[in-house]
Amino acid sequence: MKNRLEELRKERGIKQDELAEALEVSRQTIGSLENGRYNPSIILAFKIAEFFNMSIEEIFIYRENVNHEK
Amino acid sequence: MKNRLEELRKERGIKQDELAEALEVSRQTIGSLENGRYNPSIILAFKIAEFFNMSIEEIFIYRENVNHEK
DNA sequence: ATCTTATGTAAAGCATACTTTCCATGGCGA
DNA sequence: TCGCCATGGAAAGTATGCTTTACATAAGAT
Repeated sequence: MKNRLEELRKERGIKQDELAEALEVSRQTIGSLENGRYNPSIILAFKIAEFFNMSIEEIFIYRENVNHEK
Repeated sequence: MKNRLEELRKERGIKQDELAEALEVSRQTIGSLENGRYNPSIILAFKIAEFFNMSIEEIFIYRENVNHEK
């Protein structure tokens, strides 16, 4: 599963450290998610979505959408 | 975290067994989710949402809890 | 060149998700 | 009653998420 964590974090101009603190996880957890070492729990996914004010589906890409109709 | 699994499954008139097979998990996993013994992984949450043709947010109800719900 | 800051990553340990196996209970049809 | 059938749930084992600790590296500033 892919995610847009690094992209979204950098858009906000914040450090892994700061995001980690906001989400109440360790910096290593953020790094691991950004680099795809593992997937978040659903609880953490909800926290991340809440932080970025987006839906889980907008941040975590379960399946590439091969269908490119508008 | 609460979820609408049992409700949605019964709406469709299917058994735990059948849902489990469709999602490629065990019947006990479905039962455990319906009865709140644990939360799904984000992968399973995506599979469930896909099965019911809904968003994760429509099926799983997350609310920030003062007591740091896990 | 040295120092600092942001990030990458690994190891060990604990918590949670999920499995298989097993048994219990309530509803229902014959 | 009797025998299924759908569900609940425990127990033990494996896989994965997350923590703390620790060290490495690259880039930028002084």
